[in-house]
Amino acid sequence: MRRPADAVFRPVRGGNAFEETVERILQAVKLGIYAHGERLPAERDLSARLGVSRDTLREAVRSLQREGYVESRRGRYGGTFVTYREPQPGVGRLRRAARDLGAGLEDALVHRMVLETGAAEVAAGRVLDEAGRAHLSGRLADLEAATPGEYRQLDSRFHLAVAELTGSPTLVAGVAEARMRLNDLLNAIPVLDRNIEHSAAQHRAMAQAILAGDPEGARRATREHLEATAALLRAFLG
Amino acid sequence: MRRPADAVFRPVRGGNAFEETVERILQAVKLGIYAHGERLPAERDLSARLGVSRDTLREAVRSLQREGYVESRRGRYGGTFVTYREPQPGVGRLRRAARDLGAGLEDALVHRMVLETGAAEVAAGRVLDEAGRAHLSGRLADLEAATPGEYRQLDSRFHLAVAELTGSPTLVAGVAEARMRLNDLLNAIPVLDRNIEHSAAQHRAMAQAILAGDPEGARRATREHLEATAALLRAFLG
DNA sequence: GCGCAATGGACGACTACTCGTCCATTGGAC
DNA sequence: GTCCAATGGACGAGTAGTCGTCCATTGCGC
Repeated sequence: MRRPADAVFRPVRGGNAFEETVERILQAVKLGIYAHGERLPAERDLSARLGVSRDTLREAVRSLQREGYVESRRGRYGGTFVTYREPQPGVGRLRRAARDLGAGLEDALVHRMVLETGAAEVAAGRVLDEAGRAHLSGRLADLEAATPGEYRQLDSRFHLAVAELTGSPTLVAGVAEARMRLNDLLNAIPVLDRNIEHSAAQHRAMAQAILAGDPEGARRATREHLEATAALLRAFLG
Repeated sequence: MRRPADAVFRPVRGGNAFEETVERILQAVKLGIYAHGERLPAERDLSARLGVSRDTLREAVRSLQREGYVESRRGRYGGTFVTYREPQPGVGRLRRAARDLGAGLEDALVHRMVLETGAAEVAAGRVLDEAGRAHLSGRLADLEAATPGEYRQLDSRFHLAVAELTGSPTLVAGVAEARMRLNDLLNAIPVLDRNIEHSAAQHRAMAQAILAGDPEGARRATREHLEATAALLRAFLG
């Protein structure tokens, strides 16, 4: 009999503790949750949050240092600081990223579509407090003022802000996960002015529908936005 | 600044390898992926799929044996067999399950709603092969013929079948995860004839829309079905 | 200028997990 | 009746990860 067993009996761990820790910090850095120059949480704090020993966390940080993502300074008011900058787009990079994903590309696109349209709909259906509304508007404003070099990260921040408004930690984690899987691909696409203007209009439509409490509209705007991005991606890959 | 960092810096591991392994097998058993009397994959096979050593897997199986979920027999054509049966509903069980979930209840309900409505919509938008169509129809037929004692498991199987039709392993895993979080709660609700008839009509509507290639209809039918279940749950909790 | 508190850096003892290997049991095939 | 292949069962050596503890560095407050 056909069974969903493959999905349930998938590997319990995505790698060893060290690798998973690297992956998580990379997620926070690449998605722009911590911007260039900002300080990550202290080792003792971060290792506790990630549920990993400080040794393992430090090994992960050292690895990220070697690869130029962060740098650490000792002493009070020291810490680990983000040095990563978004890479320049390039077709070679795009093909490599697509090859790495392989058959997982469709999976990732579908996963993102389901989570983000669902999150937008849920967010629009909730009564939002002033802080939440300001947060969403703020991320939208950041995005509209973005330079090309920081565009992708602020785009991620905006989409994450939508997920945050659902109040569901699981959804936020899922959206972050889905975006991360596509991140290398998206970073490889040239950021053209025409596309940015197009995206900007879609982002405004999303925010407007969410703030107006229009779930159907929020879902539609989000779907259109993600479909446009996916089409752009396919065009560059085709 | 407000950050989605809590979602990204959540614990890397849900527990030790042993606990996670127990959890996964429990998921397969409680969701009815392996029914009463069926044989689980052999230890060598299962440990490889779960990415865990055979020792750890065996420790997990032994633990499940002690709690009466499975039993093992040696020799060729031996193996580990499911002995679990769905528990009887009960209000005490319900309250305990709700307390265990705590603030995670809303999160779990939202997560399930987003994933399952999204999965139904995606499934309806795909061209399904004959095997897929037969699979969905088969799970629906199983459910219509179910006795009260096996109802919840066959219900889970039907919902998982919908997710499988999306072709996205990530979605299947997510749906299984979301259902598992609510499973103890759902099992504690008495299965009344009226509710079953109501659910049956909704399940038929879902399957029909998916097989007819009607994404909007599939989404709507799924949302109505899940909202009804959630309302029932809240009624018993209130 | 001194001290303090918060940070990154390092290490040894301990524990959980893995890996390879072998044993014990069983029922069907011949 | 014998053999065999597939299964669960067990164990010792090796490795990855944790925990507690201490050290080194740094800049602000007094």
